[in-house]
Amino acid sequence: MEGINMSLNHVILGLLNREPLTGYEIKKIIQSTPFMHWSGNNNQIYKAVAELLDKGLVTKEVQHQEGAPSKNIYTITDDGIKELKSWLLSDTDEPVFQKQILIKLAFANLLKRSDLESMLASYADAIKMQAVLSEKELDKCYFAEQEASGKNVFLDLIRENIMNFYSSELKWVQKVKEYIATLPDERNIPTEAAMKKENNEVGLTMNYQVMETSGKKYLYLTSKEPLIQSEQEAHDIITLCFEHDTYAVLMEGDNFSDDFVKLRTGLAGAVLQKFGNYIKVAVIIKGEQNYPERFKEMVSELNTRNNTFRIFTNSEDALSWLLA
Amino acid sequence: MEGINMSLNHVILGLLNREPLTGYEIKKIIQSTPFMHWSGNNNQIYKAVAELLDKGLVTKEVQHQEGAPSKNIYTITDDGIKELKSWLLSDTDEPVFQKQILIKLAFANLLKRSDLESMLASYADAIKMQAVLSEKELDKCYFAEQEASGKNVFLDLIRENIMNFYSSELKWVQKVKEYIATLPDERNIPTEAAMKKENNEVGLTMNYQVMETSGKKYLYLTSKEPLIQSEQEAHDIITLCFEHDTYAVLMEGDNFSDDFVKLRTGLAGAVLQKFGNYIKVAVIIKGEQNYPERFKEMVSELNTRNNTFRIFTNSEDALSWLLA
DNA sequence: GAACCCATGTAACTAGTTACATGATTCA
DNA sequence: TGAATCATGTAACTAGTTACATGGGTTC
Repeated sequence: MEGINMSLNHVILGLLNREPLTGYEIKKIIQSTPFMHWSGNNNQIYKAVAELLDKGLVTKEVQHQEGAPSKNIYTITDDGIKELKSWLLSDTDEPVFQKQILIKLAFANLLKRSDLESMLASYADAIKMQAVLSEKELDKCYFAEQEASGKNVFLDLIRENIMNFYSSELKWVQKVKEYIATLPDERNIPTEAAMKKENNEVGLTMNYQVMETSGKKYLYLTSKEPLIQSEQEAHDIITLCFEHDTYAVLMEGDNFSDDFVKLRTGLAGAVLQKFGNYIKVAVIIKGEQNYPERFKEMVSELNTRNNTFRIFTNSEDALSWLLA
Repeated sequence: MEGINMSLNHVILGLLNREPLTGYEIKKIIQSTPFMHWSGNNNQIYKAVAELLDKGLVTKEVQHQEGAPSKNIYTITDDGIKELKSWLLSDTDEPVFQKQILIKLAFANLLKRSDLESMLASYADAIKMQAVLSEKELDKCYFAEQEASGKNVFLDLIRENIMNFYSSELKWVQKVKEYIATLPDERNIPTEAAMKKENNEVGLTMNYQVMETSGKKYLYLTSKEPLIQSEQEAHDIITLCFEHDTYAVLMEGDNFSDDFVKLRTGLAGAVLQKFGNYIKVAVIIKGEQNYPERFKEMVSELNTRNNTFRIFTNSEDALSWLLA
C-alpha cells in the first residue's frame, strides 16, 4: 500500500482482478496488447509478480502438471483489489509521445528536398503498417475476448484513440509533403524520390492482382524484371499487402536480382527479416538459374525450415504452402 | 561511424552543426524543447559529449574565464557532419505514445460512472495545461530564434503536429464522456463529478476578473468562502490561468481553509508545488487570523524565499511583488 | 532432428532519473 | 545572508532490454 510507482504492477493487478493467471500468461497478454507499451519481457513480469506477492497484494498457488513445467498461478487479494482501485482513482499520467520525425525535421535544413521527400514517404509507410498491425493486435487481444461475460465496452474507444493517433500523423505527413512541394527546389527536374513514389503508387515495375482461392486472399505479383532489387521493393510489397488487407504474397518471375542472390550484399537477409515480420511470401522461379553456391544452400535451408519465405518451381506447390 | 544507436547523440550533433556549444548550453536547449523527450540531465549530456569526443565526431576547446568556471566548447567535425547526415537519411523511428488512460479504461468496469467522469475531467484538464505549456515552450525554444539567419521554416509544422496531438486527445476525451453519459447509471441523480464539472466551468465558489496593470495581465480572484479548500481548487485555478493566457494570480479572501493551514494534511504542500510548476500567486488575507504556529512559520519563510507564492495583507505590496 | 510453444527464472546490459558536490557571480 | 544562474561533473538508483539457461512437449 505504501508506494508502488510503476504502473506495470497495477496493470498486473488489473489483469488478475479478472481471473487468476500465471506469470507466463500475464507476459503473453501484455506483449499482445498494443496500448501496453512494455515489452513484457520475463525479467520485468516475474520481478513484478514477486514484488506483488511480497507486498501481499497477490497470492501464489503452485500447480504441478505431469510431464510439463509446474505453473505458479497468481490470485489477487483484497488488499490487491484495494490498491488497484486506488490506482485507478489516482491522477492519470499525461499522454506522452516520442516522435523522432519532429527532431529530424528541426534539423531538416541540412537535407535536400528529395531526401526530405523520401524520408516522409517511408515514414508514412511505416505508420500505415504500424496502424494495421495495431488494429489486428487489438482485435485479437485479451480484452477483445470478453464478449461472453459482459464484454468490454471500452475497447472500441481505445481502438478509436489509437487509430486516431496514426491517422492524424498520416494527415500531418501529407500536409508536410504539400508544404515541401511549394518550396523552391535546387533544380526543377522531378526528384528521385518523387519518381520512386510514383513507382510505389502505380506499381511500375510490377503487376499485381488480388486473388482469392478457397476463401483465402493473397496478392499475386508478376514481374519481367529481376525480383527484389532493393529493400525499398520489399517495403512496397509489404505496404501493398496491408492496403489490401492480406498477408500472403505469391511472386512470379524469371530470376532474382543480382544483389539479392549475392548474400554478402546483405539484401536477402534484410528483406527476409522484413517479410518475416509482416507477411508470408512464396516465390515461383521458372527454370534453373545459375545462382551462387551459398545462395542455393540458403534456399534449400529456407525450404525446410523457414515458414514465411519459400522458393518454388511450380505454382501448385507454392500455392498449397502459401495458403496452408 | 560504427554504431551510435541513441539518437540523443545525433541530436547533439545536430545542435553543434548550427554552432559550437558548451555542454551546459546543450542541456538547456534539450530541456526547453518540448519535442525532445529527454529530461536532458547532466549525466546524459556530459556522457554523450564525452562519447562524441571519443569518436572524433566533435572537438573540444577549453575556454578559461576569469572569475567563472571554464567552459568546454564543442565543435562538430567533418566526420560528425557525415554521421549526422547519415542519421538524418536513415529510417525514422515510428511515432510511439504512452497513454495510461487507455490502460485504465481497459479496467474501467471496476469504476463507478462518477469516478470515470471525474477521471476524464481531470485528464482533460491536465492535457489542456500540457498543451498550453508546450506551445509556450515551443515559442521561446532554441529553434524559434532563427529568424535572423534563414529562419527555421519547419517549426510551424512541428508545432502543428504537437498541438494536434493534444487537441485530438481532447476531442477523444469528449467523445468518451458522451459515451459514458449514455450508459445506464447506478442511480439517476446527478453525480458528484458532474456537479464538480459545473463548478469548474462556471466558477461557482469564486469570482474572477482578468486584469491588466502596466501592461501585465493577471487574474483577480475573490471568494467569500475560505480559500483553497482542495487540490481540485488549485487545479481549477491553474486551468483558468492557462485559458486566459496568464501566469499571475491575485487572490483575495478572509481566510484560508482549515485543511490548508493544517500542514499535516499535506494540502498546502501539494498545492504550493502545483502552483510553483505553473503560476505565480499572491494572496491577500484581510485581518489577522488565528492560524497554527507551524503555518505562520511557513508563511514567514515563504515570504522571504519563495517567489511563486506569497501572502500579503494589502493590495499594493501584493501587486508590486506579483507584477515585478 | 530441428524448431517452436509452454513455463520458469537469472545475468548482464542500456537508458534514463534524481540527487549530490563544487565553486564563482549576480541579485535581492 | 541566501537564493538563483552558470558550468562542470559523479554516485546511486530505477526502469527496461536482450540474451541466456533449463526442460518437457508438440509439430514439421
